[in-house]
Amino acid sequence: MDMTRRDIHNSEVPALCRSCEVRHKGMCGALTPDELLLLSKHTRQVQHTSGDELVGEGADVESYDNVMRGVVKLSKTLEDGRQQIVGLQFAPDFVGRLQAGESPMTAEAASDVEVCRVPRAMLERLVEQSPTLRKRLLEQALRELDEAREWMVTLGRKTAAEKVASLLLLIALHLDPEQKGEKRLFDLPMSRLDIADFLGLTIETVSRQMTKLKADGIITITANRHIEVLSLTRLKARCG
Amino acid sequence: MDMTRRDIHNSEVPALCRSCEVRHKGMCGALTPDELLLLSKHTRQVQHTSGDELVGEGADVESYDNVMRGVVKLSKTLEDGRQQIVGLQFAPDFVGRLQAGESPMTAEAASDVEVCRVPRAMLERLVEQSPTLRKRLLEQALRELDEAREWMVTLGRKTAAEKVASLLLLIALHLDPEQKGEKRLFDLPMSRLDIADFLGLTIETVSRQMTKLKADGIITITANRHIEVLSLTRLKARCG
DNA sequence: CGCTGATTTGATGGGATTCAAGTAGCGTGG
DNA sequence: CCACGCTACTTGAATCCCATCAAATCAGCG
Repeated sequence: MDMTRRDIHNSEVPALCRSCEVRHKGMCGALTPDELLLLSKHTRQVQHTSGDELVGEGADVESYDNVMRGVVKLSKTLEDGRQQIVGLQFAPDFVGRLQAGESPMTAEAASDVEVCRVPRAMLERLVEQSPTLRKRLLEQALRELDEAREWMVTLGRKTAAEKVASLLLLIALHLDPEQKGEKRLFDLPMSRLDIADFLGLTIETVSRQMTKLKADGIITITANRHIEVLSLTRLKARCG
Repeated sequence: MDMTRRDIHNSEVPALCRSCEVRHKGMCGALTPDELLLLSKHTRQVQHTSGDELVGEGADVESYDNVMRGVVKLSKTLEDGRQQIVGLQFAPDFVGRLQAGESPMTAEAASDVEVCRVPRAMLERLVEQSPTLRKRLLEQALRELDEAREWMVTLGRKTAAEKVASLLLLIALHLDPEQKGEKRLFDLPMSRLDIADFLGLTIETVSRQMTKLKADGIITITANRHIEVLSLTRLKARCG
């Protein structure tokens, strides 16, 4: 883990990627100062508002993004319109399918999002040059694979109640890892429809299960999106 | 793709890994002759019969396997026993979670299986030394991630009928990529229970859907496991 | 305030599970 | 060779969870 840290010399880290320092997971954290300098000339900080599409399903991959702030959702759609969200990317995740001409899924801003955008050719050159970056990308791919498989269990084997509890737990733990104790306070970065599409449910079922969690005193809900988890332990107990 | 081929010199490929040549996907195909020679001293060809556990969920990772023949299933289990299969590995896939002390899931022989087993330390040293091997492993991780996400759509959004059709199609296309035309003939490498655990269904539902596909003239079933797909087109049309 | 889209709540129906028999395939041993 | 038992699979009936359809309520905003 820590060997990647050698590459980082704070004084030389461009402002663009400053937030990468925080957790050492973004691609910038895997580069040497020289590479970072090179990179900084070709990257653009891009703002997206909720709902913006970063890459379409089947579209040509022209650039890659590093999430700096906000949440990006990855989704796939069947011909008849049924949709499934297949991943959520939080800062400082890397977004984009390497080694593929076209994106196998849609990437869309789930909340307001800030990304560090790199042209495809540029990133691929860097990947060739930097073993540390390749290692970083392999790490993320493996972590995402673990997450995808964990979620397959949720999709295939959990009840609606367990699914909703599992998602709330996932978000509570991802969005603000610093909060301690039994309680968590956060805004859902996604609509009821997004939640339904993530869990393989309908919005009505999601709503009913949320209401049930509220009625049972495990969470409170205000203004639809604002969630307070009153007892992480009891929430975990409902995740199946 | 083809740049990996440079590493292969047929005359020097140890017998152990000969079948790797066929499709250029196994780890052996990513090594130089020197590395292959080194590897061959530390690998063992291991036979497993259907049902054998290669690695348990949560068990320490002591070695990695390269599937040479047969099918390995990856599964995860909830505390109360509900099980979900999260992946199938066909030859010449690599099995084992890199960069993790313990396996996040169970790996089990779904059919009789032959693997090329490498001690953990050995493989990790090779990974450090061989950029081509790292690249190969990144490729597989990305491909598995694509497959996992594709399957999430199936688990979350497809009906039981579509799920069963999707699995039959998956297996038909994986097991024998050489067969051409509209028909496919193969033996299911897994029981009805395995299929149910893969699709997030019960064995009864799987059975009913198979019967329906048979009644509709899309497949024939003999001896439970022996499947003939009569029309790939019509099968695809049922995949949702 | 009144419009609009998002969410909740209610009533109903259907698809998948559950529970329960029944059947087929297969090795064993009489 | 066939009875026997075993396991895997199939089939049937009842139940239940979640989807669907419909309506009400809420939140945000000009």
